Amino acid sequence: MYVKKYLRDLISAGLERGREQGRLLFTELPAFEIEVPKQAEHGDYACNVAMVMASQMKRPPRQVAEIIAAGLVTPAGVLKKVEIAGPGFINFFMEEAYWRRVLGEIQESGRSYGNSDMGGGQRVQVEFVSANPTGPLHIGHGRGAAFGDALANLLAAAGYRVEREYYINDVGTQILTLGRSLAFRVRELLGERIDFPEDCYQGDYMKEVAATYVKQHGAEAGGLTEEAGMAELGRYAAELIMAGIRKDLEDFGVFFDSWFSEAELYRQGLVEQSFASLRESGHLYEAEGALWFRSSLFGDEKDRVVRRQNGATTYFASDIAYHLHKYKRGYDLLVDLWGADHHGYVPRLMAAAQALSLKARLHIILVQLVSLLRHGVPVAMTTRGGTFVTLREVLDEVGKDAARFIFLSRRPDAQLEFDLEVAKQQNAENPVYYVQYAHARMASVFRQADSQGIPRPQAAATELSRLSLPEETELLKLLANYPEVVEGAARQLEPHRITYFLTELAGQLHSYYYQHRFISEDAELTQARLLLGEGVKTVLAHGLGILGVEAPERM
RNA sequence: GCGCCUGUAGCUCAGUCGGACAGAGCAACGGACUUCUAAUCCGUCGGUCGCAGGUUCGAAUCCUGCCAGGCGCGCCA
Repeated sequence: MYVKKYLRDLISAGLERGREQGRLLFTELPAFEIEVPKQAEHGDYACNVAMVMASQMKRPPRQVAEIIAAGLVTPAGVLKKVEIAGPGFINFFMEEAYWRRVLGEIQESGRSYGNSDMGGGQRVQVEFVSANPTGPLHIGHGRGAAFGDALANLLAAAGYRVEREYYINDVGTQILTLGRSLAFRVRELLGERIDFPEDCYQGDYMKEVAATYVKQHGAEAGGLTEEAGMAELGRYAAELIMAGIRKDLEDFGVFFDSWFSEAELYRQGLVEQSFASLRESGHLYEAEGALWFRSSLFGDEKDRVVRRQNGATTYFASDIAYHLHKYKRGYDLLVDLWGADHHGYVPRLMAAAQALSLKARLHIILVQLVSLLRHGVPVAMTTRGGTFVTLREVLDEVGKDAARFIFLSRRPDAQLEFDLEVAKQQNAENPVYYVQYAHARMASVFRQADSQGIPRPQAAATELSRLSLPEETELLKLLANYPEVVEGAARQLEPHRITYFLTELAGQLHSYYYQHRFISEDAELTQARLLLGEGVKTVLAHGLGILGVEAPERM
């Protein structure tokens, strides 16, 4: 149900009519808000339009509100009353019966209740994780993975055609370094004494890569000293590591539609193409033996090198080409998800986007870092020394659902504390089980109903007026507002709103469950309550689906 | 030094991009299982929204300046 939208139309029509009749004076429709008030006494919805208009009307807000309210044409069975309150709010109180309609709607839509066509089928690409293939994913990548995946689900629910993409940085010096690291580990494995260099990747996972390599190549594996072979070794290691990354992501419930290789940009000549495009518009220049992009023209603090003195292109050059390529693929909206440690890079990419006139479509979301705790004590995380906690370890220890739920219960721009001990506890301190339990509880009620031979409720044949308790109305309101919660979350690119909505809905259900029985001697009442329970279960499952968290039938 | 993010209850965090007396969970304390699952419920306690100014009918939210924490400031990726 789209109650806000309905009220907005009602008010807009009232304003127009008021203007035509000369009761209201304004030139264009003012921007106003309709919100759900915190206080129940303030109605189901409140509108601030009178306060917004007061100054141009040159009358007190409450007086303006009276005029507007008097001009509203309200059909029967929808609005119970309209009040002017406070500084000039127009408060709307809906008829109880109105909320009950939602149950029929949910039953009719089934699993798709909560989906909308807001996006109008526009194509959007969400690029996320995109971790370098030089080591396993750590917990920070996990947050990005959970967020990106949930965001993609959310946008899909809101009517966008979504594609998930992972960008693989498989070009450049880091691959050479990876190759060197592998060479050292292989020689070490074959008995050579190695003083392992500090600038190499030191994590233990490289020892595993080396072991696999030796197993495949046997004795020939020795004598890996030639610099020429390092690139090949690097590619070998990168491929093996990427396979591990894919596996971790799959076990985390994250599946990509495409894996885009940086090397592909060069194979297709896209980097040179993007240079040509920028050169055409006069935004490239040579200086000090290097090629520069005039990013300072577009808000960056200085110009940036795209091709170095030694002839090698920079990471930035790849990224320009990559985004030009995304643009050419015809997306209406591009979302890049980056770790917050890359935030200094935003202005220069946005500058490039602007130069290539795709800025309006590009959204860069920064996901803040995760600090890992155990029993409230920080866990040391240093990538170079190799003592970091991998996503795999977190998955094994706390499980997919708990990890995802925690990642998705924070705004992306706030740092997150992830306590392993809290996350793996299966108790009240862990809200994921609270929500899942609500779903499982309803499933249990339906099992019970089935075993007693009670028929599944049909909305059309149900006496909905039996749902007259205040607690029931509260649940109905939440269900009715859900589609607009989804739209709002999608519009703001904020999946955590779904998490909070679900926690509240689960709370209302638990409370209701404790006070009242779904199944009773009163067959008519039983049908009505089962229908309500079915609605709650459906919405819980839908929301959990967006988060990528299981909705269990039993726990 | 400059830039970005954050600062809300003892702890972890929401606060619908300016709205009506500031919200939730946990912790603490006190209660509720002969029930469709107690992984639950009910109640109590708890806040100068970092500090100081400003903008207006109205500020946790916007602006300015401080303070504190995190991150970033390469012809690295």
